Amino acid sequence: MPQWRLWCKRPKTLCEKEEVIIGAILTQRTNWKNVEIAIKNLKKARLCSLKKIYLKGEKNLYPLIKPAGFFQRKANYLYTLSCFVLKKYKNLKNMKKEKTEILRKELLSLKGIGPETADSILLYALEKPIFVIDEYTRRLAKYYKISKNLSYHHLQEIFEKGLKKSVPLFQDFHALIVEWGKKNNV
DNA sequence: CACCAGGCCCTAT
DNA sequence: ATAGGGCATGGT
Repeated sequence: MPQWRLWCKRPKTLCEKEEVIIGAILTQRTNWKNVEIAIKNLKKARLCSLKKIYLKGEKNLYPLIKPAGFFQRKANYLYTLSCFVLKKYKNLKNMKKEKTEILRKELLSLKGIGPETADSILLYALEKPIFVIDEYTRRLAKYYKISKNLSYHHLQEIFEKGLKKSVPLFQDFHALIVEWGKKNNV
């Protein structure tokens, strides 16, 4: 599964959205190539879904997601998140109905989910108009001297205020920033 | 062989 | 409040 499927194209089906969630955690401080291998393993084992992860337990993820690095932690993070989603909301469809601010707080309270991961999930899987700040966004801001203050919240405000509040726009914009960063090796 | 990759948690000041 | 170490693998 090439990278563009996760970050450059808008995930449509619930299945694709769950894959985005899993990918968002697996890619923490890790090369995307390694995440691709891990997701391929998960798919082959029919475990690329929150429900399956919940049913199977975290230890079973170890050998599958090993290529993505930090595998014990990430397995735990995936399991924690799966538990939360299933117990509180049953599925993504229900979860989407909840208010954005509440979802963000809930996600941030989970182990292994910080601002970037939370916002990726909100924007790509739950289709909430939240702008994702990541390493590439930060590099862009530095390169074009958009702001001296590179803190997460500050950058997020700049982008959200400067753009029309639109989910597909935020999705594509962020994806393009990543592409720009990779292409120019900034 | 050394260094890097789209974080986040925990602990010590 | 904020700095620094730890987590682990595959690619170059």
